[in-house]
Amino acid sequence: MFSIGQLSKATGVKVPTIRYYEEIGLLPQPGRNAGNQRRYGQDGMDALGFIKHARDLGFSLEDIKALMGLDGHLGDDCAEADRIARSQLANVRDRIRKLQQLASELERISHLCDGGNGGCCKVLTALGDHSQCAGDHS
Amino acid sequence: MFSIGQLSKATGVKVPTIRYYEEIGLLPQPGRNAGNQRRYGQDGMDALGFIKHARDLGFSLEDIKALMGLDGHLGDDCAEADRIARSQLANVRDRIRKLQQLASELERISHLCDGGNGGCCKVLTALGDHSQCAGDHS
DNA sequence: TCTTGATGCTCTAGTGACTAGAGGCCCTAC
DNA sequence: GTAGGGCCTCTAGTCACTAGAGCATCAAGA
Repeated sequence: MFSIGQLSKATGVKVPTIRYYEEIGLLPQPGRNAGNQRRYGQDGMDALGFIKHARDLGFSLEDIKALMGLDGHLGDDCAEADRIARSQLANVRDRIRKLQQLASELERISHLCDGGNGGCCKVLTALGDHSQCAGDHS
Repeated sequence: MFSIGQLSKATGVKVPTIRYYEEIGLLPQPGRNAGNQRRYGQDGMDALGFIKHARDLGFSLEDIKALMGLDGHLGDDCAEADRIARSQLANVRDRIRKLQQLASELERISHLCDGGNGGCCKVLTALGDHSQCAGDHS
């Protein structure tokens, strides 16, 4: 049996976050000891590990709820898990593409003023004027 | 003179968002007509355009506040604007790097189950087990 | 057994950057 | 004059936490 603090250390999820997950129904309510403190078993540890890993992979808590609801089921559920994972992948790829456009735009803007201070703040001008931009970020 | 709705259409910033920007002191309070409705001039349009573009580039409202406070000043302020832009660039590059790790991890997980349903939900297993991961995402 | 400091509990409120809705006022075109 | 759209303020909700208050409990050492 683990205390909430031990669980926190083991998984890298902060204590208030664990309580928050419980509050929103993502983690099942654990048992309590005589002093009303939470006591977790291996299943609690596994569930939190699953959540942590999925969060690190960028899944929303809503997605994770769906994925956890599916666990242990068969057939269609697997297709659903796959669908969620693929949609998350598409989402991530899209974010990468957008960020790459931003990076090149920011690079362009940064090069306008190379640290000196001779007649610059073209940085501010560039920020104010989208029409100067090459790509279609946003 | 523009109404808030016209400003919204012209800049692509939603009406409640414009009011929000005003509320937090990012946009100066505009004049009002006899019926207490906001009326903006070209300066308001320019300021909102600046904010919009900077937001699209991923700057936080806090950053934008700093950048706008600097505008029109000299010397050090330019260096400061440059510093903010560069730090934003570093930030964006870092996010790209992390997302690329996530994408490759998600690709790996997605390939575990190619839509079929024969003994799969290795997707769920993979999500639960970080030790299977190649890279050091998170 | 007592004490001390860490850890735990609940509850409320705050973060950033909006978004939604209620309930009412104003403006413009017909 | 009226209809409808736009505008006003205010409150509350979103997501995924984070911080703090004020108190209870636990484990280790004296």
